[in-house]
Amino acid sequence: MTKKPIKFEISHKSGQARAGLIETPHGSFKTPVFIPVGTKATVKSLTPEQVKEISDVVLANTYHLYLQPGHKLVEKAGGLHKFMNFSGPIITDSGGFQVFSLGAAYGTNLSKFAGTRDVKSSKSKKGHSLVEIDDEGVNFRSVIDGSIHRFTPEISMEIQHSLGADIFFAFDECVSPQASVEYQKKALERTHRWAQQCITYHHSKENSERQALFGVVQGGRMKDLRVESSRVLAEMDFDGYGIGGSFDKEDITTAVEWVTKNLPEDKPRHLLGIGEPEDMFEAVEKGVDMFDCVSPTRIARSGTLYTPEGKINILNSRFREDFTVIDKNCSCYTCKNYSRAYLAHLFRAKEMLASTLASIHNLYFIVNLVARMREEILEGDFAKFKEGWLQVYMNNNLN
RNA sequence: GCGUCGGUGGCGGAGCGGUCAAUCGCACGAGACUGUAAAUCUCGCGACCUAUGGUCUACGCAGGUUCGAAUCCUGCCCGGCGCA
Repeated sequence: MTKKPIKFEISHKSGQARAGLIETPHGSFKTPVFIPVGTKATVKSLTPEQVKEISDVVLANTYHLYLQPGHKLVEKAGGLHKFMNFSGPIITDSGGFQVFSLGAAYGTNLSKFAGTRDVKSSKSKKGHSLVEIDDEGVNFRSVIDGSIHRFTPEISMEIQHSLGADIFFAFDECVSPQASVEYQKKALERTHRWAQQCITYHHSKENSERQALFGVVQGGRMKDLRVESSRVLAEMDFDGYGIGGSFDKEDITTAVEWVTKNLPEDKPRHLLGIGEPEDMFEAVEKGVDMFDCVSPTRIARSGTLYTPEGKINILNSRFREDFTVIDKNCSCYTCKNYSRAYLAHLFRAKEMLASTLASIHNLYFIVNLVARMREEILEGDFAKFKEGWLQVYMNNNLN
């Protein structure tokens, strides 16, 4: 019997919501948890010290690190932890999302959320896919230089072994919300087959004693597919589960529940790429333990900031002479030291510090919101907290 | 004083007889962003209106030529440069 790379303990449940702890070879973190994204081995605009102040964990990306600087180089550097100077737990995504973002979505404004906007091509970007999918794997055209690269489940495993994250994901296909039912079924079957290949490959290596592998549930917005996917993967020997694919913004709750109900209780569930407060409240309630999302850092860089009363765009003219802080109850570094007017100035002047201060605030806000959810599960009233918090956040988008 | 080049929307700068309310930047105003192609992208930006259309006022000022002028002519005002 091989040694388990991670340990997951649930200390308390409230309905389907769980509060727990995950121990990894690089330290532990509490769940539910929000995990900042550092795709290319850096959380954009932040130093590792700034990230550590806010979060115990980060998530990086296999495809992007494979392209640049190359997984072999990272391995030579002593692995991702050493290379990026982050000693806490690191997670890597498999490249499965890039099958979508660089495929069906490339050059368009298509998101994995269905029906939220008209899909159109961006004028300044080419609208054709950089991706070719077949039953055995995916050919990617590099976004950096156009060269062609092949990903298979085994290759994704191999790369992720080189990167050396504590937790990593099976290579899946994130399917477009616009795909036909026939296609979704075909893709799901393929993803399941790939999942088994990932396990087989991973378990044949000694890395399986220090790196945990999560399978990824797909199935889009179709109940039968989601249920099937979660049941099939639940039978496989994964250390935890990712929930991926596309959703309906309005109906994300039900889609998540179709899945969590069929996953093993004793393994962590990670809702991939979700991070808006309203979505996380719903998902935590349905038993999700982990989240990661680019949203807090991406929107921060263009001046959108979270407040308990909804998001604000600091570039709006009304903030030019607003000498109050972003959120008077926030204890992040940014709110402790800088005014809205100063941030507005930094953004208008296109100063780098603008991105840094905004990212610090947004990450702190989101990470601590999920941490607070955990507290409410442990010793409060999660449902009541959720209702009260969302009431203020959703109904008050003007500040 | 003479010569010469030029005066266009908040700024820079196109246009050089009709398709010009005027290319394009910037600035400004607003929006988007959910396993990062992203310090990015989209939209708006003379005024007014019975608004996927219409009316008016506009390209230094005043006249003129022409069916029609930001674009041609004359005078004036203002600026750069050169020569006295």
